[in-house]
Amino acid sequence: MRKLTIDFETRGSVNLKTSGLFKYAESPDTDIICISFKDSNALSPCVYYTEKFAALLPEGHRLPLVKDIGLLTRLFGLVDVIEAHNATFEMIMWREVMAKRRGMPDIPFNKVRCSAAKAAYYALPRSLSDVGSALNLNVQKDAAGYALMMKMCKPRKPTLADPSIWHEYPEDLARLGRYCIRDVETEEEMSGLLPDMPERELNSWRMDFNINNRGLMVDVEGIKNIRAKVEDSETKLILEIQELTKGFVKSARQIDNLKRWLADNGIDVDNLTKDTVTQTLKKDCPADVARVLEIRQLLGKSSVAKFEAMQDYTCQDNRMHGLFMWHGATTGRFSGKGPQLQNYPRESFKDREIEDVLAWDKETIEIWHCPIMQAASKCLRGMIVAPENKLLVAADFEQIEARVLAWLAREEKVLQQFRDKLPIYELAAADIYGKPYNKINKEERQIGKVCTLALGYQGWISALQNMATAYGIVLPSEDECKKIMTEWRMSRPATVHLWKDYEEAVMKTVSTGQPHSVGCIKFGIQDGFLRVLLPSGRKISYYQPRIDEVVTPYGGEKKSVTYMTQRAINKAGSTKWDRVPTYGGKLAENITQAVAADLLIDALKRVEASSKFKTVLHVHDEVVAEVDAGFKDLKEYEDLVAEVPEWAKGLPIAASGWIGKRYRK
DNA sequence: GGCCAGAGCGCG
DNA sequence: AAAGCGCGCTCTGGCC
Repeated sequence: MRKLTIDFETRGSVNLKTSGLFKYAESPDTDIICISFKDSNALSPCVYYTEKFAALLPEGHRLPLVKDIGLLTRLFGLVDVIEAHNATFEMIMWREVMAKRRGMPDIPFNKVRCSAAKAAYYALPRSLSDVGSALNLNVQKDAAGYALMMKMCKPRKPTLADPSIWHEYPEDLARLGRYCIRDVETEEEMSGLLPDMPERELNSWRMDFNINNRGLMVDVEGIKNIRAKVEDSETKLILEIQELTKGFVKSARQIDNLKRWLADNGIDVDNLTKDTVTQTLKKDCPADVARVLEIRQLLGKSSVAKFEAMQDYTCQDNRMHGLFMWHGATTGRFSGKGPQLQNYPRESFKDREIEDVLAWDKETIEIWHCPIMQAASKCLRGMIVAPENKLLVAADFEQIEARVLAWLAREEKVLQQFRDKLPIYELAAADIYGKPYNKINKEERQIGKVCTLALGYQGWISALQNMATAYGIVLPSEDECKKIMTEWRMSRPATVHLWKDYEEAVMKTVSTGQPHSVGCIKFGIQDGFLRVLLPSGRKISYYQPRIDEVVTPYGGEKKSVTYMTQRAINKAGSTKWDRVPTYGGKLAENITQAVAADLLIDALKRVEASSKFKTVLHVHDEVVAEVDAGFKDLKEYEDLVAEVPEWAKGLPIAASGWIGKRYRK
């Protein structure tokens, strides 16, 4: 198999991070500086500079230069595979800069492979430098070259001495070419160490590319309209907080100052989370303190920033592109980019109410709906719209994780409840309180719901408490919680058993190197990974598994399987390549999430394959598509999404949705 | 001004 | 005996 590995160095004034690849690529001042490539039939890599930059190169530079872009385009035709790290970047940059502007032929999509997607598929870090060190590569990423690239890829501040906008000194251009070549070598070596991705996964990656490429229509005018109404209130609220605190607190997000001011006014709090603020406001606090906390609630919302993020991401076609990343999580779930469609506030207005907010002035909105900051938050989903002559159609899987877990565990009683379409939260409460489910009151149902959400993966009392807090539910005493949890576990013996079975099977697999099965799940060791064969045929991976003595959360010591992973070390996205332990409940969670991701991917593929619907958005258990205006058969779409795949026989799936002009929950 | 970490937001 | 987990983004403040 002949393979071409490619890597581009580019520059442009659009912020790639906040505006995304598609907006970066379509910007007129974005350009490709150079392209390095390595043909597997050739001994060494080459670099090609686009016209302008080739002319700037110093005399007598020592790069293996290629003067004719025709050579590269001929190679596109000759090779079997064209690989890049984050190949979407190379694909889109080539299309915008080389194909559209320079009339070059497109890169043949069916030959393209992404080595970053491959690394992610094997649960390794996605970034080239991180995966390089994780795999101990011979050729590693060039840190000084990276720093230079970061300087050259964006506009510099012009000075009197040097008024140029771009950093493009001849020596640095030559140095950038060497960096680019080094990257291609690293990529080739890294990719060579990992087996090819199976065809099914390759197709999932291609589908992700197509959905990202299609994008999602934004109500650009609507966002401007709402931002104008919000900005005024935002400024006033900030001024008010400054006045109330006599200038000590300058914004609602100055946590330390805010805590100190509250303490000076007789209110001590550990933190200023939404829940703490709500609880504190329920207590008896002075009027000015209460007002400051109210303002914190209103300004603490993340929605305003999201409007801006949407504007930043919207391209000339009024659509946001590149919002999803296939296999963003080690379980195979997608993750989100830019405005992060995966975490829009659930509370959302429907089409009619959005039209009110857009048409009315602030005062009228506050009379008929709610405070403007809150109203804006409820409009966030609705700023995603169908284009003219189209509608959005959506379907959500109902309680997908609870169903998958019951299916994996063969918890027949629960499976039957799902098949009979019975109220499962009432039934969980019935098990806990030992009475018929039609005698369950509202509070008891809430407990049933929290148990269903919190306890399936070996969660203990703290899991129950955290989940209850998240849903604003007041729990009984700790002793009572323990009783509830015990009753829940006793009513689900197969689930409790599943945790133990997974843990034992993984311990045996890792210690002997021999495969072990639990139900429809197989564990095995392959290429230095612990691999979990899912019923769909997909595998998830854990790198360098071994058995270690680890300290449990309650201080005990225990032999556990540990593995290497990119571990989150804070909430800002910093990660560390680190060894972490796993246990039965966590394995049950990972596998459940992975199976649910497979169900979503299969549903996405069916929707993509249909002639009527085109997927534009998906969120773990939800598929939203564009359809011609006039479409009325919601059930047809729900059935398409809820179809049970061949590999998931007996798994009770249900999906329900809506049709509308604007996105909503 | 860029980088990093902590606190906080939100979702499934 | 006892373990929820999986993501990404913003703002602030300290450091270089």
